[in-house]
Amino acid sequence: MFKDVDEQLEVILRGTVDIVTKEELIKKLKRSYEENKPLRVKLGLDPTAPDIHIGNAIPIHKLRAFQSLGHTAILIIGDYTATVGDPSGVNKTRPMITYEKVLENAKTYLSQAGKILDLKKTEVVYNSEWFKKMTFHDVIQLAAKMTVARMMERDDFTKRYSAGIPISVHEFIYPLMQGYDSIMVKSDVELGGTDQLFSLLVGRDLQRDAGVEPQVALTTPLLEGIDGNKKMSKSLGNYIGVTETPTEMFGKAMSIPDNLMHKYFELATDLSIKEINHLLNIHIHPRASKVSLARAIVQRYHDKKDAEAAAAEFDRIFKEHELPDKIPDVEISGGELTDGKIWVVRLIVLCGFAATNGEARRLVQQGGVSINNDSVNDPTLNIELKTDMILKVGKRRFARIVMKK
RNA sequence: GGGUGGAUACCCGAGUGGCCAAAGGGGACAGACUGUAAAUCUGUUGGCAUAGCCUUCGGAGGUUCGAAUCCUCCUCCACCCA
Repeated sequence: MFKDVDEQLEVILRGTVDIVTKEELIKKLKRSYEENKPLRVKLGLDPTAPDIHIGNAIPIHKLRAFQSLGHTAILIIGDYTATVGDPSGVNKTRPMITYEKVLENAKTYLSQAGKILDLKKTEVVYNSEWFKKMTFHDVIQLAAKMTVARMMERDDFTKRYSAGIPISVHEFIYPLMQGYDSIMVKSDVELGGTDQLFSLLVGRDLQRDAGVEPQVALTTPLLEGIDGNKKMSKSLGNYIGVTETPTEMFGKAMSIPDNLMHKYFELATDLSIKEINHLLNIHIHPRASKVSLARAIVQRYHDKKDAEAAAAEFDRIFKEHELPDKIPDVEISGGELTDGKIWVVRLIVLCGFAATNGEARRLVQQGGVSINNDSVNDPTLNIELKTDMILKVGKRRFARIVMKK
């Protein structure tokens, strides 16, 4: 039923960073193979935001790989941990979010994770299931298993502490909660980003303490955001969401810096190493490589046809400077007009392309505005407004005007 | 409980009576260029139908012709000692 251990290892180890420990992993795989018993592979997701992006999708894809190999995927929806806020990889306390908000996010999370995993074969559990029942006494017992010194070994905390950035006590509880999850679901392997390593190791300690065999900790790289600088995250706005439209995905993928192409290829597409090396060949023009990359990303979450269409549209807008397929309509009410005319600056604001008149005025002065392909440079201009006029601001913002009585 | 240092625009951060709508950096936006929403370079970045006026430097008062800057009280934060 299972492939042999070496074959499995090849799939499992692709794109991983830490394996604690490789020997244990091999041992577990061997046993699973011999006894024909799937490994229990755990991934915890905290629904702190409504969207999954291609960065936090990386471990989900890894979980999917285990699933495809015949192992049991366990997806923990961290509805309780989410309200605490994971301190990993952040330099300040995460704002606490309400339980209602978490449950709302959890719904969209699950459907988005379903784009990657086979949910029918996935054990989905909410960690409120056990945390809700714990008493304060239980919490103290759990907290007693960790020392402050060990907690402070973490780089995240050390940095914050020495920089004088506050660390709340509840943040110390977080890794313990995550570790406790591992006991509850009896995991053999736990996945996570490299920033999760500490928490994954705490899980091992707690399991050992509870008298069960510790899980293997397996981490995947963190993906930089499309700005090429910081970790991809919702709050920094540098992400590609897995539910975004093909056009958006494609455009965002095209905006990553060249030097990140390799990493994106490896972590955000389904292409084989061989194909990737071929596409990044030095004789291939970097733009062509990036187009292939953008296509492959779109294809992973949509389909091939969507990817082609997105690529074609991108060329049309940015190479041929033509209009996109779909231009959003903006209704302008007749009351905005004086003698059938409207002040350009006002129009830009009404279309939502600038927050204030001053900003709109600047856009005009900088030559970023055109109407029906004629550029507008005079910020005092009044224009005669007609339905179907196309307003273009910057390189990629378009609106079709629709008059409303 | 005692002490010290803080709070400045989207973020970081300089500014200690007038030259302050407030340096510098980041981000964002626009333009040029082209290989693209890469890179690089340039510009813009409180509001106002803009040579002027209005509102902003944690909050409320006060001193002064004039306050981000000085004083009082308040709120919040960090650090040190216990």
